[in-house]
Amino acid sequence: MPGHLIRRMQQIAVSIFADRISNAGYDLTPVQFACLNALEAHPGVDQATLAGLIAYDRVTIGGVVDRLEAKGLVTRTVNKNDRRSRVLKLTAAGAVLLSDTRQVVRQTQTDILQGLSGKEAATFVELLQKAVSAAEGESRAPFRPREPEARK
Amino acid sequence: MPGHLIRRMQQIAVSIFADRISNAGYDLTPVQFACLNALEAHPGVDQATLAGLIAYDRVTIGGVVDRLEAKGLVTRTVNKNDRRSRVLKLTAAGAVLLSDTRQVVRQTQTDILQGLSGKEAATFVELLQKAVSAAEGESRAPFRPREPEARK
DNA sequence: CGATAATAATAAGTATGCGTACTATTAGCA
DNA sequence: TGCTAATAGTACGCATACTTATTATTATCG
Repeated sequence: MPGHLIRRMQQIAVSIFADRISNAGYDLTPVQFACLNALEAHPGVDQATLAGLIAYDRVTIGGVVDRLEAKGLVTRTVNKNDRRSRVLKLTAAGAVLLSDTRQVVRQTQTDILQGLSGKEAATFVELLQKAVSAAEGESRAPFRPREPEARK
Repeated sequence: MPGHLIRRMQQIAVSIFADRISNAGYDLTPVQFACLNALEAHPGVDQATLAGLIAYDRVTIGGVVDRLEAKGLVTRTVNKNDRRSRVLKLTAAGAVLLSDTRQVVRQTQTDILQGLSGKEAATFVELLQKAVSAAEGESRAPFRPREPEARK
């Protein structure tokens, strides 16, 4: 049952992430890391764009950003050109934390597939990418490369 | 980033499951289906054993069983040999629902990997199984084939 | 036998993840 | 220009997942 195995894999991946981050003395969840990482590459985006960049639901990211802001890792300021949106930026502390944890997270990615050889892992990731791309549309929170499609 | 892709895959799988079940006119979540399915194969187990059979946390399954009981799909009676534990059994309605939804769920498993050929899907599931088995111990809710290990 | 350890279940709390609904604001069109 | 559609964000609710703590019950050890 692929569905069951995928859930187990995700469960294990989250568990490994939490373990490694905690052992390294940090307090950060996978989605929080993903947000910091995306904000470094795309500083100044709003919440909806950030959500699209990492393929999460808009509302979920609203809550995540709440917590990142409370931890002082991100600033949220009203966009003066469009007062509906908030401009998100990493704080200095956020940038430092991202830099410090990046290596830990990289190791995590390896540990997740510890049971596979290098070649098997490559094949696995390739098939995973293919399957995800094909079923992309079935997700309610699809990946949106950058802008949420400019209106013409 | 394997971790990211695994999360996306899980996100898509849950979305497809919810869509197909809903379209078929049923109201059942993946974990609820897994519980019913496990109880059919292992009638009379307690909550902790059930949790181990489908690799979920014991507390989580407590809540899931609450809802299954409220829907009249499962009965929960105190075990007279050990009054701490509850004996779980499918009701007639639970057995019927399981039977009715099984085909839908089977289709769901196919749809999840719609982007892969039959051979690719087989390879994917094989590698997935291998990776999960290897990292099994890293999970906080490992799979427990049957009894939670008899004390000697 | 009595104290203690272990186990099953529940309770309360945190963080996702997503749906629906509502407000504020902006954009687009007649 | 004024009405309407679309978008950003928030509020609220349900269902996971998992942690820590507490209670009830059973098993085990001295």
